[in-house]
Amino acid sequence: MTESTAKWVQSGADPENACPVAPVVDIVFSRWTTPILWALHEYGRQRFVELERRIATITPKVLTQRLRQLERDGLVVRTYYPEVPPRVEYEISELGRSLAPLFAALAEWSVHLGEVERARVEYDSREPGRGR
Amino acid sequence: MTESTAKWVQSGADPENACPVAPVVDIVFSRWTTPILWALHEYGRQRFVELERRIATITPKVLTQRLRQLERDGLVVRTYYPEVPPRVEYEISELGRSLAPLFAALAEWSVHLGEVERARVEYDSREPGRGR
DNA sequence: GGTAGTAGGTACCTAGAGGAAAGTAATGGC
DNA sequence: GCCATTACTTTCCTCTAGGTACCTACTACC
Repeated sequence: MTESTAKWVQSGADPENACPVAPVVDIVFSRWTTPILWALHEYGRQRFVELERRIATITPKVLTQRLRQLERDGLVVRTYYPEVPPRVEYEISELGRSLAPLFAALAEWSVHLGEVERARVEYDSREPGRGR
Repeated sequence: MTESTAKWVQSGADPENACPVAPVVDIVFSRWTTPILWALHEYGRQRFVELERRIATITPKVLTQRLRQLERDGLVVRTYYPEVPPRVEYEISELGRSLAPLFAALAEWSVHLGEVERARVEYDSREPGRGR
């Protein structure tokens, strides 16, 4: 995935669909990245355990994986303090902050969630006996 | 996923993170939905095989699954013509079209893909021997 | 000596998403 | 009679993301 994403970035033509937003989705909306970025955006610079507690259902293994990925992509900055009990702090990078309008657009669209819910209810009610 | 999403929509408080954009991500950016919506947005109303050929690497089974999901969520409209060889046409619904600014924001952000690539190269080069 | 606390790493395992391939109904064309 | 076409469905299989549980180093504190 990392490899193929790199290819898309370079060639601009991915094999799957020629959909220009796919690489962005790959980077920003892979699993767990949204809550992590949101937590860092909302509550600022914080330590590993704080993130762990805030997200609650994430396991330390996966949190580490996602943070490494976000750090590699330049969206998050990790600072290590080699103290007595080790301390690490994470914060959003400037590149990460450039995602703000994107997240704002997402938040705005959430006004349509009610319509989605209504569509689902209606779909489920007329379900048995459609054209096939 | 469907069930828990419904809960979030109703309660407004998901167990995972209290991140308000999570339900939207769940609906709009689950796997394959981006290329499908993009294809329908770019090339308009089209048939199953057209979508299949356009996306190329998707299997019919998965394409059917995703289209059903998008139809249920009210983002796509399916029209069935009970003809001799059956014909089905898909198009974006009005609700689906309301995603346009969101996709525009995504496309805009893709100008930062170069920075991501640079961050990755740098991370991979300084890799061995960081603070841990 | 035992325990707590931080920030993970590691080994093992499972569930579920997704892929491959074949089947299906209905009919027109050769 | 046989093949092609459409829009799937079904069965089987694989693969990997993610979960569980335990381990690590280092020191302070009791």
